Amino acid sequence: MAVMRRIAHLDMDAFFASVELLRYPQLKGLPVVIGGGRRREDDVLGRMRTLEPEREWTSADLADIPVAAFPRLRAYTGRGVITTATYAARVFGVGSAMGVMKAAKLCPDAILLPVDFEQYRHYSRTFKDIVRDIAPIVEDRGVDEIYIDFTDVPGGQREGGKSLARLIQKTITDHTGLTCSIGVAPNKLLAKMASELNKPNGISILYEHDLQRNIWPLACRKINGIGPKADEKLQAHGIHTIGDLAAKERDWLMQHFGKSYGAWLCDAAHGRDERPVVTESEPVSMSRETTFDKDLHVVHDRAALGAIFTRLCQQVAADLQRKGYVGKTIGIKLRFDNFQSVTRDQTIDHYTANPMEIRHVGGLCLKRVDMKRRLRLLGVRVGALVKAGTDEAFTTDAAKSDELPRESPPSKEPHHEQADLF
DNA sequence: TCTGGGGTCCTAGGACCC
DNA sequence: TCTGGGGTCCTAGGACCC
Repeated sequence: MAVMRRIAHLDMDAFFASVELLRYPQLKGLPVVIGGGRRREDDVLGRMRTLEPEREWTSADLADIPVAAFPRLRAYTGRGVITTATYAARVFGVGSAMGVMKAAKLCPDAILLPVDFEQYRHYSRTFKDIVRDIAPIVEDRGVDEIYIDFTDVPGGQREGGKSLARLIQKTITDHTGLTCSIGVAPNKLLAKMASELNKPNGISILYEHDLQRNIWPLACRKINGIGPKADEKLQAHGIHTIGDLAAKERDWLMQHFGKSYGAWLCDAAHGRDERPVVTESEPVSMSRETTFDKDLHVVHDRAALGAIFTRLCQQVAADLQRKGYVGKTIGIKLRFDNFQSVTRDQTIDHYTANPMEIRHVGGLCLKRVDMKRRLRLLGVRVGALVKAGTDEAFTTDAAKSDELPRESPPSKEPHHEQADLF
């Protein structure tokens, strides 16, 4: 029998929330959401020490904490969004990326837990290692998602990939107590959609000939790469399902959505996708950003802003150094109280991971912004990365050519005095 | 009820070079 | 004096994803 290209997409079910349930099994079956801001004071262990000081509460006692002691959505006041919700919480319409305050209206009694990335990264590494032991060609798609190339894995062709998917699913659950959903299809595009068809803890096998029956009835939004903007435009043209999209001429799509995106839309609707499963990639940029507890005024809150800016620069620099990268494009990002964002960046003539240098160049970028409104977010980014210690990392513009390094082009923008405060 | 943080990729215009 | 293309780099913004 001919070897078929079989690609799997694996998605951990309600990942962050499920990891929390391992620590707090008493919350199983209850609506729980992860998210909100920096609310460490809601730490349940701390609360128990106040409530029952006679007992020595340690991290070994997490499962003994009564449900009543957990913070509720109702009590939340700050900013922030929901990162993950348990299926019991999703019943109320609560979902990821939703503002916490909105979620509190929908389900005030849901339990709200702070995000603990340290813990999630640990389980992320664990489940990926398990998969790589079984099927080595794995592409990282974030903390809770991967693509796996089943094509040449022994047994990867059996039942279209179903038995291998079952093995991976069972091994992950046996080792971690977590469940996942897997879709197997001829390519990444269809595998991603397949993994959504049967959640949670499901497996979906898709063949090319299933396209019309299983994919075409789905909403265009289900295609990975069609977001809210593109969907709105499609809807305006009366295109609602993937089948509607497939019925459109390639030329028509290219005319209305651009040469590149239009052609891609056409291919996607017909289930065509040749992208390989990529096992390794280099980072392009690293950044740190923070949304303030309340909007800050550039003049009135300049001390606070300056301190936050310095800290962000130190964090990015530390990230770069820890991971062994240097970059030469340094930029800042601001978000105003009306949610409008601006970015400014500047490319310097050498690579760096130095916090003071990042702060200096970032400061120059900030001077180019007209601070007409209060700020809600400040971010720092370093791009054009190369590995530290390589030959390239030591090159400067002066070394690359015999010419003197060019002066940075004169800014077209006015110089804004307020930003000098940084 | 205002909307996190960390990324990638694309577009488009201008500078600059050949 | 006016008129070329092609290629690369830089910058700003935006769509999209997890």
